[in-house]
Amino acid sequence: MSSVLKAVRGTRDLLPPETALWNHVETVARSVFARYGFGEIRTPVIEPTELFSRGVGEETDIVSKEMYTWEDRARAASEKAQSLTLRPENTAGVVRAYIEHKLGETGRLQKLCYIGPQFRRERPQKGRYRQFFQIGAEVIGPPSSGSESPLRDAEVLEMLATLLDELGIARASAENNYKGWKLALNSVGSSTDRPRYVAALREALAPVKDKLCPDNQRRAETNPLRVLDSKDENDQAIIDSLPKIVDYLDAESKQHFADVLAALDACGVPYTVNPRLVRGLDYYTRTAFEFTMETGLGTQNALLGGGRYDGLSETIGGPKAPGIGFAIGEDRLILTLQALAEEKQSAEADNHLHAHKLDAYIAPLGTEQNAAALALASTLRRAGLSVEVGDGTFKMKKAIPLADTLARHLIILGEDEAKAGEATVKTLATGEQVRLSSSELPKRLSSAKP
RNA sequence: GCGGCUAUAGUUCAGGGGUUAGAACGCGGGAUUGUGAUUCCCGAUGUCGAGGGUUCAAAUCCCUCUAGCCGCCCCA
Repeated sequence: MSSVLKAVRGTRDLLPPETALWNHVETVARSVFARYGFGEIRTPVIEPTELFSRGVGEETDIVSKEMYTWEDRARAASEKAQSLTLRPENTAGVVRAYIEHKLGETGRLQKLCYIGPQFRRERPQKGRYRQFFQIGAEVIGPPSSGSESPLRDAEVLEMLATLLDELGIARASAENNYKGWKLALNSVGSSTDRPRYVAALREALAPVKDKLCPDNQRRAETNPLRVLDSKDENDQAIIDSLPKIVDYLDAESKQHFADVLAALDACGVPYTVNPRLVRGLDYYTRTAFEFTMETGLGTQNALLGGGRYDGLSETIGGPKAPGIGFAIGEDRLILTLQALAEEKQSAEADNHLHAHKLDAYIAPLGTEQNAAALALASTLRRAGLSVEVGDGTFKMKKAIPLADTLARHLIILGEDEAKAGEATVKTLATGEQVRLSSSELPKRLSSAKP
C-alpha cells in the first residue's frame, strides 16, 4: 500500500503567513546590507566536495560527518566521476567565486552578501534543520584594499548590531533581564599563532588527559581547541589552568584585536571578550565571534557566528585575500522573532505573523454576476488595491462573514447594481454601506486605505 | 551519531484492553429566496503516525520503523 509522501527528515515547508515574516527579515537585511555597500552574490547549492574538505577542514565535524556528498555520473567512460556536495555553509563558495572571477584583480574591497539554503546532515532539533537558511556577508579583497584592517571587523559587527536593532531584537540589558542579544568575541590568532597555541595546548593536556571526561579526552586528541568551550563541570578547573590564547598572539594579532575592540567601543556596540570562544571551522583566524539569544531558541542559542579568514583563499588555491564574514541562522532568527511576538515583545514581528486584510472582497450575487465581478476585481487590482472575489453561488450568509475575515470592505454585485452600473460597498467594521457607480470605486477604496 | 519523551478530527487536546472513538474551536447545511460576527437546530469530521505481534477482543499491551520534541555532540 502506498504511504503518504512527506518532506524528508530535517526539511520543512514554510507556509503563509509565516513566510511574510521571512520576507520581512530578508527585506530588512538587504536594506541594511545595501547601506553598508554590500552587493548580493548567488553561488550554486552544489560545489565540488574538495572545496569544503580543503576550505572548511577535513577534520571538522561538518566535513567529517555532516555533508551530503555523492559521486556525480561520469559523462564518458574516460571521465572520472566528480564528487559533489550540497553546500554546508556559504563562505567557501563565495571565496571560490571571488577567486574564479578574479575579483581580487579589481584591487577593490569586495563586499558580498547572500541569502540561501545550506545543508548539514545532523540530527534535527528545534532551531537545527538539515536544510536551513543563512543570511551572510563577506568582506574580502587583496591586502592592499584594506581587507585586513580591524576597521572591517568592527564595521561588520556594528552592521549586525544595526540589523538586529532594526528587526526589533533588543540588546541584553538590565531592563530585559539580560535576555536580549549578546555578542561574544575572541581572537583565535593568526595562521602562525594558532598552530603554536594548539601545540602548547596539546602539551598541557597530555599529563592531565586521564582526568578529563571521555568527550574531552577525545577532543584533546582530535581538536584541542574544542576542550576550551566544554561545559563539563568537573573539567572546568583543568580548563582554567590551560594556557590562554592571548599569551600566544603575536604583537600584530594583539594590536589587531585591540583595535577591533576600540572601534566597537567608539560605535557603542556592547560585547564581552570570551577567551574560550573557538569556532568549529578551520579557516577562522584572529577575530571570531558569535551572537547568542535566549528567547525562542533552546540549546541552539547561537543566532549567528562568524570571523576572519585571512588564509582561506590560499588554502583553496587562490591569491592572498584576507576576509571577514558571518552567517546568520535565519531559521533561528525567525524562531526568536516568533517568540518575541508571542511574548508581546515585538509588535512588528507580530504584525508580520498575521495575514493582512485585503482592501475589498467582491461578492457576486448569482453566478451570472461572476464575470462582472472578476472584471471589477481586475480594475481595482490594477489600481493598486488588494482584492478577493467570491463566487456567485455563495449566499450572503456565507459571503459576509467570509469577507469580514479577509477584507475591510465588501462589494456587493447583484442584479440591481448590475443594471444601474453600480456596486454596494459595505464597511465591515461598522456595517455602514453606500451605493456608488462602479467608476467611483477605485478612488473611494483607495482613500479608505489605512 | 548517542540517550529520553511523544504521535488520536483542519487545530488544540481527552480516552490507558470491551465491541458504534470524544470535546472545544474551526468547517458544511438549515432556521432567514439580497445583509455577518450573537442565538438555535442538523451534519461530516478520522486508515487513532506506518508495519508486525500478543489476545475472543488493541487507539489502548509488546516489537520494529518513521517523524517531531528535549538533552548530548556540534553548529547557524
